[in-house]
This record gives sequence, C-alpha cells and structure tokens, in this order.
Amino acid sequence: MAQIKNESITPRDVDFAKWYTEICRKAELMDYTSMKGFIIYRPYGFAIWENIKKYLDEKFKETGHENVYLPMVIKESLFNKEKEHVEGFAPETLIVTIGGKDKLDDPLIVRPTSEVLFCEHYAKIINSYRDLPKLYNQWCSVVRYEKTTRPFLRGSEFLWQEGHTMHRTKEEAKEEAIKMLNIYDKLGKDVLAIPFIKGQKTEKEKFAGALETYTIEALMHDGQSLQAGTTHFFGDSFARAFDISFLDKDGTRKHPHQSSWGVSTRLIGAIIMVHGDDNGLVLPPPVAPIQVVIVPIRADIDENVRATSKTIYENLKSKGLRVKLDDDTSRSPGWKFAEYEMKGVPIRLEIGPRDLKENKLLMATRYNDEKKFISLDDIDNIPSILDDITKKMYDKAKKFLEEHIHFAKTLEQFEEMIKNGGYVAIPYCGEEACEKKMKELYQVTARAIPFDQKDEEGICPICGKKTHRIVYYARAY
RNA sequence: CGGGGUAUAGCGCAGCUUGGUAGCGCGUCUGGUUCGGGACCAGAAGGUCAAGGGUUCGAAUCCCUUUACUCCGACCA
Repeated sequence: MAQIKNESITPRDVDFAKWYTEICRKAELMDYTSMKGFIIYRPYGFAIWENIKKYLDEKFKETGHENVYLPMVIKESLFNKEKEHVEGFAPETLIVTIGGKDKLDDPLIVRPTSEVLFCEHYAKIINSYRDLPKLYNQWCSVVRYEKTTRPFLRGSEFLWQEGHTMHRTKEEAKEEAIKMLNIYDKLGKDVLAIPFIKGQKTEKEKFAGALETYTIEALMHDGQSLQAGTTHFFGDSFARAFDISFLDKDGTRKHPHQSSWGVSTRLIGAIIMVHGDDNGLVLPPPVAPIQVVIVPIRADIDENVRATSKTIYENLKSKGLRVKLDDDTSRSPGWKFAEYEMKGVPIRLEIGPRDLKENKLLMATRYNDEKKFISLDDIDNIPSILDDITKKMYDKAKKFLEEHIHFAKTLEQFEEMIKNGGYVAIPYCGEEACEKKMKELYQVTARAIPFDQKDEEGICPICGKKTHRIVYYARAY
C-alpha cells in the first residue's frame, strides 16, 4: 500500500474526478486554453502519445497498412450522403461558414471523422478486384464539439488514428475489424499494461452507420468503464451511398466492403485512471517518456557519485532506454523524489556516497512503491526489470478487472452488484428497449457483448425473453 | 443542453456581507548556508481582481451580460 507522500494532491478515493484533473496538470501532461474543450498537450503528455503512436504505427505497417493524409474539412453536401452517419454526428459538428469575407454556399464541416472523405477518394481509385484491399490509415486530429469536456477523456478536439479499409468480400472486411481490435488489445497488454474486455457493441451503442462495432473496454479505478477503442465493420452501405464499385474476377460489378478503426489520446486518460495513485501518475515503462531517472546525492562534493551516475546514465542510454540524469544541485533529493513520483517515472536510482562505498545503490520502483538496494552490476538487468514492471502492472490491473466482473440473473442481484462498480453481466435479449430501461433504472449502459462467453441459456431480466448471450453493463465515461 | 459551484500574482486561497491605497502561503529570481523523502535565512520581482457594460465622487466588492473551468444529469472516441 502506497503511503501518502505528496500532500498537495487530492486522494484518489476522496474525490476521483478532482484527483484526475490534478494529475493531468501537476504531472504537466496538459494545460487548458481559453477555448472550451481545446487543450494543450504539453511535452510530457505529448511524449506519451508519441510512444503509443510509434508502437501502433509499426504494427499497422507490419500488417500492410499505409499512412495517408486527407483534408481537415468536409463540405456539408458531401457529409450528408450517408444518412445514419450524418444523424450520428450532426449534433457535434463544428462548421465553417465564412471564407475570407464571403459566406460559403456549401459550408465546411471540420472533420469529426473521415469516413466520407475516404469514400469519395476510394470511389475514384477502386475499379478492379486488383485494387483491393485498400488499407489506409491516417494520424490526425478530429473535432467534435462536445457539451461537457474533460482532459483526454472528452474534448472538442482530440488526436487519434483512423484506419479506413476496403475489401473484396464481406468476410474479409469483418476479419479486418477483428484483426485490428486484436492489435489494440495487444497494445493494451504490451504497452499500456491495461487489460481490455473485448466484445461487440449493442445496436444502441454501435457507431453511426456501421453494421457491427467492436470495442475494447477498460475498467477505471473508480469502477467506471472507458471505451478505449473501437473497430467497425460497415458492410457495403457507404460504398453504395458513395457509388464505389469494382469489376470482380467473374466479370460482375460489386460494391466493396469497408472497415474503420481508431484509438485516441483518450488512452492517456485510461493510463492515468487505471494505474495512478495518491502520489501521482504511474506510467507503464513502454509509454513513459522517462523510464529511469537517476538522482545523484551529494554530487556536488563527491566525485565518485558524479562519475558513477554519469557512467550508469551512459550505460542505460546505450541500451536504448529513455533515461534522465537529474544532477541539478539546486534541488534537494526529496524534492526530486516527489517530482518524479508525480510524473510516474517507473524506476528511480538513488546514488549516494554512503551506498557507493559498498558498491550498491537504491532502486525505487514506482508501481509498487518499493525501494531496494541493487549492486552496480545489476544495472545491466534494468531492461528486463522494466519488462517485468509492465507485466506486473498488467497483472495487477487484470486482477482488479476480474474482481469487478459479476454475473446477475435478476434485477435484484444486478442492483446489489452494480453498487460496487465494475461490470455486471445479464442475459442479453438484443432489444434496445431493454437497454434503455437499464439506463433509466441504474444509470448504466451496455458496454460490450463479450466475445469470450459461455453458451448458456438465460432469461433477459427486463423482458423475459430467452437467450444464449450475455452483455456487460457498467457506468461509463 | 438543463441544474449547482467557481473565477483575485505561475499554483492554492483571503478580502466582497457593510464600496474608500491589492493581501497571505507556496512557487519564481538574487545571495549565502544546505543536500539519503518536497531544506533554511535574507532580499527582490510579479496583479487592468475572467471579459464587457451599468450604478456611484469612488467598484475586486452592488446590478446586468458574456466566457471558461468544475460537479450532477441528457448526448458521445
């Protein structure tokens, strides 16, 4: 159990929301601007995003995707082509109506997502089965004019990647959506140390215009669920609306099938709320802008401390680690300890004259708040210690997740179980009316129909219909 | 978009009820002593009191409008 060392931050269990925003600011991840919902990603926060981006970009390329860049505005008449899509996004679009001094006849919508732009382009470049699949991805920002905003979780503008792909067959497009969901899941395990629930969205919760939406849901420390990423299978509805077709091998003209998928800077919010504690941020090593910080003690008077710190710094750097040597003697060690804990640096090495005489130094690990002596030779093991930290953080989060999944057969059981937060599963009849009822009764939404479920007969506790599926409900961000 | 709360120095706040010279703590800068869990002393800098309007001889303070943040709902990555 981490003892509270930093008195300047609101404890997590006292006021989770306040704790969250304090971390965002005090760990120097972001700052507000005078435009509602538009935030500044400060270097430390942006670096986390860059690390996520780097991992994903490699994975995308490994799986045959190409990066492109499309315009940030979409003219209204183009946007209006796919009915469901428009209805889904219309309430939160930001629209440019003036260019120079002239009022625009066809206003420009600042992209809330780029499906229609991709479709307009695909219509021109897809003519033959040989042109398929098209596997495009775009790194950009999108604008959704939100009514209530929170740093990283919900803003008027956020950074993301959006993959948009076109395929010859329905099966292939659907397979793509599942494949990318699995890449996100792997990102969670390898990079974010966050276990996800993988599943399908209900009719009510799926993306505007999609046939099926798949989701990764993460459980925050306060028991609420966060939709961390989604992938969509569109079928050929957009292709029909945008008149995209190709001549297949058999000589007939067909509409290609489409997928899209995205994760956003919301993942930073997930990292904060899954791993953070009362001393601040706790970063999994793969995303940490600083993985190891070296704090020399009495470096001003001790040549050995100074030289050894430098040697260790160079050594770790040569291993490809992101390491910082903080030899600023105008700050006390105590100040530095608190500072790097607030910033969630996974490993801190304290190098002082006393220990150095015995050829050892202190290693503090952030995620479990432990300090132990290691020998100078152990420095070479730090890369594997960092890997281990990622695994342990994942295991810890997974245990928390598993402890917060329950199964209810009746509404009475549901009511009792949902009080403690987390997910409560009930038999899923598929009726939207039942979902709405659940929301009215318990302020919960259907988060996912998990892929991983037993084929057991159950009865929807709302309408009484028989079913073989279950759905997870939770309060959500 | 509905209901509440907030806005005074970089951060946290007092001052407002009862209008009359802009305050405190932390941080910042300088010098010195310090340095193994947010050190100490001395000195200094830093503010159109969110913005706009009104009342008044005079407004941080009273009135109106707008904006942002925040919490609770409705809507969503």
